[in-house]
Amino acid sequence: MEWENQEMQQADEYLLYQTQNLVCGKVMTDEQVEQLRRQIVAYAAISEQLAELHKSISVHHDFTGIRLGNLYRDPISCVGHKITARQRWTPTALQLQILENIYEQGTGTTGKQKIKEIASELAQHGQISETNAYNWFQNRRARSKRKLQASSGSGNGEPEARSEDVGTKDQRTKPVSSDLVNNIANGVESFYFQNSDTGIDQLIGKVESSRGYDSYTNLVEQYGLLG
Amino acid sequence: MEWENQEMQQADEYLLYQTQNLVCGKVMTDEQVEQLRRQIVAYAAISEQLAELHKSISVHHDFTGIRLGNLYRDPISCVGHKITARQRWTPTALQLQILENIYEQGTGTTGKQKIKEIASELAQHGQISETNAYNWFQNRRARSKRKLQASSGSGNGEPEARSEDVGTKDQRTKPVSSDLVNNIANGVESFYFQNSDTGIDQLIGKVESSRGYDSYTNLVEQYGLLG
DNA sequence: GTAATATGAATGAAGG
DNA sequence: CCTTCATTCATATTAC
Repeated sequence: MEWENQEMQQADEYLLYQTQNLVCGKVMTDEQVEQLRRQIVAYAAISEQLAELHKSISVHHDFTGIRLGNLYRDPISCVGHKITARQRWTPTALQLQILENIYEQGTGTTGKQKIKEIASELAQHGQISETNAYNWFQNRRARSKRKLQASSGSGNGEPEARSEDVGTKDQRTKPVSSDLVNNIANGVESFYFQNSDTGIDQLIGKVESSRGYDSYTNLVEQYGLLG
Repeated sequence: MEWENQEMQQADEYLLYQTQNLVCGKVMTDEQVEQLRRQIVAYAAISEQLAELHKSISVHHDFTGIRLGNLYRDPISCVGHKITARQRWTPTALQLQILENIYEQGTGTTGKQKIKEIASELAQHGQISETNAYNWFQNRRARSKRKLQASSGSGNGEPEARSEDVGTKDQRTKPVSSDLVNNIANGVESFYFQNSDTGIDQLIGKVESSRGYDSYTNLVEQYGLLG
């Protein structure tokens, strides 16, 4: 009901879109916005959870004098200590990110040589074999395709929640302590640098043109997140 | 700085409105883009650093058997995975009966065509998609098989572990009851879920210079310095 | 409430 | 490439 004058606002939005697009605005597709949104929220969540975890653990340890930046350069993975309990390979977060990026660029990832390259690149971020990479792309393609098929197939095909469950449990906005995340975000602004030429596209990962590396892109690249 | 529920819901509606009605894309000012950039980079860096920090810490702790793999998994990259999780299909009683019947007859329930038929038949008795049917048979087969294995493996009525633990070798993780770490992964997920409807505007507008540093934020500052 | 279980779905891998 | 399996994840439900 807040948006009963929907159409007006829509028009406004459109005007805004046009204006800003022409002048100074960046236009993002809804998909891009969605992706960005998810990314931010996810990082926020991870940050918060890890922070909490660390906080609780650090009570029992003295980290005085430990340099956090370079002590543990090992890529994030469950490999390397006894956490390892799985036989099946699972991509680390970094690896996954890279894989997704490569996949999105859609280049011929099927080539054997290409796989080799990718695998060796990914090996820097954790345990991986060429077969793993190969399988990943294979599955990714197949499942992406299947999902597409399924969604286009029928109008009623979309699985929905049980009719009984709908609308009964709506209180999913549980109070999450966002203060910590806020502080984190604020405290780290020194991570940020000021090259405004870097487009938003780079953040989303659809970069085609690689420009000069500034600190920011270096950072992004270093963490293998989006570039 | 706390997000009020009301605000969040409001943001939800707004985002919904935008997503559904704004066809042409979302416009962001340069400033907003800028801020987004900061936030993503900051979160990315923090997430990574914290993850590594935690990993190193966990060496000194005995987390035996706790699988942390998913903790480090970027929810973003789990495309189509968790996002749809909250609308899980459940067969109606009638559907279930039919499914069981078909399964018992044991005939080629596997064919893709067969699945299609079954699904369309079941659709007369309630919501269902082909994928649902497919999964059902998949799970039914697997679990039936596993149960069979378990019962044949040991002649005694030994109390078994969780049904899913049966039949695997030892490197498995035992269900650890109450550990902080145990819930981290879930926590991340649910955070992500519960907040995935939060509007991006809120995220953008969230960065303000509130320096309410808690003890932990010192860490963050260290990161900042290292950057 | 907490722990155990049931179960839909995701996913790495194998077979064709 | 496709299908299928084995395992794992996440959550709803149930039992205590």
